[in-house]
Amino acid sequence: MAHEKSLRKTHGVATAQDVAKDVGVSLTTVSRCFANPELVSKRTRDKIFAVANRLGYSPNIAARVLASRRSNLIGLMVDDFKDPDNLDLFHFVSAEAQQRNFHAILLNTNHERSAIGSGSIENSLLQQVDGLLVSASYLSQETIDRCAIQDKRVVILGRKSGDPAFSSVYSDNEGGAAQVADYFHANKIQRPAFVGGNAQATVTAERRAGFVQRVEQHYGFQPIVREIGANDYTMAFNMAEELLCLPKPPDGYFCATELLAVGLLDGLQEMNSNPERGTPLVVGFGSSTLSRLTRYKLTSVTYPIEDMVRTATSHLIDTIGSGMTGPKRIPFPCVLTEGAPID
Amino acid sequence: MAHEKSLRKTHGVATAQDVAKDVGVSLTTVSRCFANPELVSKRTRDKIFAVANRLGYSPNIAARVLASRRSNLIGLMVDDFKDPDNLDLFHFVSAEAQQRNFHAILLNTNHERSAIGSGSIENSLLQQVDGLLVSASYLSQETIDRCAIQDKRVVILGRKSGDPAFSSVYSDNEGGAAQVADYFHANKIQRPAFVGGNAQATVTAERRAGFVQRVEQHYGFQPIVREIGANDYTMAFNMAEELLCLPKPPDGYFCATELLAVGLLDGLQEMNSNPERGTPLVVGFGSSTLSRLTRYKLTSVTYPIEDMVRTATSHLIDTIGSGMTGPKRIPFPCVLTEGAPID
DNA sequence: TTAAAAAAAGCAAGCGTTTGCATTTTTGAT
DNA sequence: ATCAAAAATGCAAACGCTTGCTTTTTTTAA
Repeated sequence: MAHEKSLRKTHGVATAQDVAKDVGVSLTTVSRCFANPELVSKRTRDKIFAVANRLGYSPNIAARVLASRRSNLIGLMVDDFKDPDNLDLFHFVSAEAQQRNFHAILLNTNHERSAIGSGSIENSLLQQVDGLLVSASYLSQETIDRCAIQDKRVVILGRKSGDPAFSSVYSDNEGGAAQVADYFHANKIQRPAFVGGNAQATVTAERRAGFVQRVEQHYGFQPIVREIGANDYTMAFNMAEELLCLPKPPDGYFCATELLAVGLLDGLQEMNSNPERGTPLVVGFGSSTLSRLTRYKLTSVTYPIEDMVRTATSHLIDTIGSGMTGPKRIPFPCVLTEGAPID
Repeated sequence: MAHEKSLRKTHGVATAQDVAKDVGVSLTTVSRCFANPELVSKRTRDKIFAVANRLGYSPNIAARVLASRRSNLIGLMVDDFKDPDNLDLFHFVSAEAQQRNFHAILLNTNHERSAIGSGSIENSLLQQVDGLLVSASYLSQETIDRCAIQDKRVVILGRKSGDPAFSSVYSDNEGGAAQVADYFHANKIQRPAFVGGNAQATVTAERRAGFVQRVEQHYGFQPIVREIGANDYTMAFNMAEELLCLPKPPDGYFCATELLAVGLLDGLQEMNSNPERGTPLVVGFGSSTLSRLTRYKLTSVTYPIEDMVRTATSHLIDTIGSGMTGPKRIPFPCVLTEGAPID
């Protein structure tokens, strides 16, 4: 029948078409009104927004993504959901992304569940993303490569990019660690020790290296080095016992993360039956919110994590928009902060 | 020219069409092979997967969503990104969702940035989601309603649903809190106190109510009640001083969350110059991973958070798939756990 | 064998946008 | 008033998949 056309969808959400018809403009104009408002005259724009509002219209993302080939989605790859540091990370990424009209999603690297053919949801999601922020610290180069395969923008966060094609934003771990050695030396520490998590992680390696080298320089010998395998409170806690039972226990501990520092501190305190020897110095590394959850005014090497994350995110989004402005390496300095007050 | 058709896209990702052509089947079959494998014969299926694999094909989500009107996305609404509890939450939701081939995204409720017409990205995202898990504990009923507007499935997590149309999964806060009063009474506590965060939050209210009522029952008087406004470590820490300076300071504290308990404990410890009086009892409420980051073996009312979250997620996804099986209320019991050992 | 039922595969019409290009309207300068 | 340039709008072809329905193939039962 001729009038079939006038049948309106009774259910479902309003589409741009609905708005267009109601206002009396073309679908195109409505579309532009939301995607490139500056291309439509103020008069029409106002009318369109008014109607859109009344009809409860808002653009269908799927359709938009399909048509424009841009998802305005960036993925944050981390290797452990549960690491408290990653919470901050995700939060800052989200915040910055939101300001640039992007949205961030979390991608876990652990799941090597490629069994199900190439159909895994992770895989598809990866394909949808406009760019990738890779923060996994002990991620194989191979994995990183795989990310860039679809000529997707990627920015490495937290370690110098190995591949010259990728930008990276990272902190000066060696430098920061060296400062700790200086600090120990200045404070008359006799037997410095290093406690790290996963020895494979580049951050651990860098922090160890920077520390060990500077210690040798100051002391002429190597510090005690322990790597407990993971960034884990309990393991650090237990490490305290082992170290205290050494014939000559250390009197200065440099922990590769704040979580380790807190764990170790708690462990030391638990053990310490003769407090008259004075508490050993414990120094951490990081800027997690963790410090806000404990009573220790931890001395710690810090770096401007929020700045770094926002810079990385921002840079990523920039390179997505424009035609790749050549990869950059953006280092951030570390500073040793004594007993940072809570909050 | 007649042979134009054979021109292949030189750039970009392989599409289902490409795979179909290569294998020699129809586009439809390829599509089904990924969406409903059971509908295609094993022979063809294998061939298709092989080719898909070789070509690096994986379905374009945007297209799929557009065509099927299902995003396989669920949103988790929380009111504070940074709350450590919400980290767990998101993690469990993600895990469960992933098992059901869904993906979870985080939606923040704080941002009342509707200024920008109806075009905000949050708004659009909300529209894309197949269902919503609402965990914001002090969320207005109005906001919740707005969520359900597009006949979207929603499950309330953490408090009894006010609206009979929504399912909810929650813990028995009153009951748990009452157990604390029992515990205090059994342990000869003389002056019980309650320390809560945001008084508006339903969880706070319920825990307070359950505790106060049972205390009255046992003691014949009301406990001291303090609400510090937010679930914040530092504020709890400081509250310790205020309470200790009372003419008759409490000797048993029930804190509405674990974070508060830890903060208060630290604060008490900091203050406590005459330890011979014995340490007061501090009891928390919750099951966050927080307890794994501190040395306290906190006595605390716990509930099976992982179970709860997975149940909620699962239930949500179920109701998305099928035609709504009538809203349910799924309560979980709380139990008081004495000095839970660290992990 | 053969017919009916079940399984597998294909057709084609969407899904709701974006966007290059063409067309119309407005503006501004003569 | 006149015309070119700029601004605003419209047209229609994608974008890559899903799905109701139809057609073909295979299986099952008689």
